[in-house]
Amino acid sequence: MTERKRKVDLGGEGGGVVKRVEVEAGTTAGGESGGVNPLTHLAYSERYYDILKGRKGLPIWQARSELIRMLNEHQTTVLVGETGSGKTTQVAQFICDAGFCSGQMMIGCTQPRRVAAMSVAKRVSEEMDVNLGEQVGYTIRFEDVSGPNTVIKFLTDGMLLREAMTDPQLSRYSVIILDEAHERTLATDILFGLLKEILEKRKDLKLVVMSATLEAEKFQTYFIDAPLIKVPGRLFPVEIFYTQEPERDYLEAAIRTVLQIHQHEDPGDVLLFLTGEEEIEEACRRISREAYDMGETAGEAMVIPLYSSLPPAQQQRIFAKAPEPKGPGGKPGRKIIVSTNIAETSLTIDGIVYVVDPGFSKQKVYNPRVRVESLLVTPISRASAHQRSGRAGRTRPGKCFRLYTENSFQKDLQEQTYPEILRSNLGSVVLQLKKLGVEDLVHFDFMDPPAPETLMRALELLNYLGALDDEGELTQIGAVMSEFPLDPQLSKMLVASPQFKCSNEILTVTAMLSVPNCFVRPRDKAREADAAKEQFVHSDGDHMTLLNVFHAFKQWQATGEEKDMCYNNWLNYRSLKSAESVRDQLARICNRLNVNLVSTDFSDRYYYINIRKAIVSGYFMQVAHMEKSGKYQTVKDNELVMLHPSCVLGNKPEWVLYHEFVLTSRHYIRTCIDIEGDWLVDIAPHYFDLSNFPVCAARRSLERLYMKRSKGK
DNA sequence: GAGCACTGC
Repeated sequence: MTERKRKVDLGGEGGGVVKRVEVEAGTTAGGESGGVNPLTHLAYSERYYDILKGRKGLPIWQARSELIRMLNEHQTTVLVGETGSGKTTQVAQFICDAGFCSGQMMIGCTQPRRVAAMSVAKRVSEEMDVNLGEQVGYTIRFEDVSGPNTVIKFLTDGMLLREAMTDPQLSRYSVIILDEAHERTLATDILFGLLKEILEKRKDLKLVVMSATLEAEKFQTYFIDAPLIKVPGRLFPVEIFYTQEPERDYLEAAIRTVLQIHQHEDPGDVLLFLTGEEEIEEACRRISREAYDMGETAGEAMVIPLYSSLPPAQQQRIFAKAPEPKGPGGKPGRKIIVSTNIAETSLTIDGIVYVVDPGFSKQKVYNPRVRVESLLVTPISRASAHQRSGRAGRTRPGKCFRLYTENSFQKDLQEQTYPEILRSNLGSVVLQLKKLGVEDLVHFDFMDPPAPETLMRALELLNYLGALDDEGELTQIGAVMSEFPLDPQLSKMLVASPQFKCSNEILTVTAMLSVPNCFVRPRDKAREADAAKEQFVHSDGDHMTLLNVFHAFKQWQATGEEKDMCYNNWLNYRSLKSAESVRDQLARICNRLNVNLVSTDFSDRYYYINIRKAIVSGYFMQVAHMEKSGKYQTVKDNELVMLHPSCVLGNKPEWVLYHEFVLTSRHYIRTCIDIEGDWLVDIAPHYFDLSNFPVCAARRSLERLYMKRSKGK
């Protein structure tokens, strides 16, 4: 192997010295046997005692009494526990046992992901010997499995934020636990600032911030000297190897390293981290082929791609057993999983012994100047590298091959990944904060304050949409918009749609725009997929095409053949199912807020015109104009763009409205409709006011339009 | 004439 050996004990790397906490006698939950469950008033089952034995062996168990003492003495406590410490399942139970959920008060524990909220709730209900959905429950979008007797509730961080909009003091909670705080999701970051304000007003509220990394010290400072409890994780040691020289081509190096492991290392599964689908499929093809060419000199390689857009059944393959030896006395086979970051945070795979880490991932970046979010292949952080290597030590000692130099690891990599709030368009965040009663955004206590320009862009957008007035105060329509789990442009178009007599249709379009692309188009079956899409194409543009697809889906549903029909027509069934749930949820919110659901008669010649105008009411800031050269230029920003090849508009209209600006090999506008200049002037006169408009062909076209109008008068 | 890291409401 080309790698220089360097042994680093993972437990020591970045983890610091672990503080051992003494066990206090007599604090075990429920006693040894024959106890009565205070939550159900029933005798504990045998299973309860079985599980309890295991719980007592978790590292976090040792910190039990210390945690409760800290909670009694301080409003906020920070707890660091690495993988395997047991914090996610145990901490809420400890706090409940200590009597923090008396009366109608609950403990809320947030998770960044739905699956985690569901599975942890299920586990904890078993550990506490209660029924899921009664004393222990969970709440995620589309699903509330909790009730009047619930004392511990697991919920996504986004869900708690939504709850805060109707209950600004979070008055039903006695304790809030923010788990996985090191991930710094947008929602967690907003909750930090919000909770800091709530804690001032509610001295009875307790907060526990749980993190897997030592960034915890930053949390301590932020929450003004909150005490810190450290709990060791339970990982086997992982040997770390670095390359001696930087690798010029990380994909090549990664494939080579995996093949060398396969040929020379002891049995054990391999996990390779790459950045995206295309790269992963390419690597899988090459690894399979070359491993096969090794013949008898190596065992069988079972190469499995893993990324989020794979259907769940294919994702399940990662849990398959490694192949048996090819023959008697042959080398055992191994699983080689080639994955995106999904295996770093969301999915854990047991049995991984070797991790190959080229050191890159795709990250979202936001450019406030052009108001565009895009994905860039970026070097990962040291925290991320640490997390990746840890994936090798879950079931036995492992090895991690980092395809960069140790010097680069120390000097080039950032300590932490930039939190999402610094990399995002903040339109909906600002709208939510306003609804949550945060008056002064500039002085809101962000743990990491976003760039002023990013906040300005968000305020400007919301002002143009009419959600904020010129003083930055939430308007009536802004308050309604904030109730929808949507981007401000989408919620504006939805809220405005009854005026255009098409809210039923806009509801569908909004749902379709909120879910992953429903068109399936494998590269080797592109022609067939394109032909299938043709049946749904509407000449007014992509939004109407999406409307047609959804209508077809509903018709297929009536005869129960929707799954097959999706497959036959190259449509993503999961996408359409989820558009359906989103639509139902949005319809419920519309009903609650008296947004009337109406339609124009289908035979009316204004049926589609009304829909397109409603879209303009939310997206008038995303319009491009055709120049003399035949190219499109975005309005006001004057960026030269091309219609994305997937766009159904063939006639090259003078004005197009786009849903997305994508920065890839070229500047594309994607998901477009044909619109008229007149509508822009009618629907958004404040934005198309020429006193504040750069010189360009679009301006000249608007000038002619205004001229014609004044003559007409 | 082409993508689509990952989540979440």
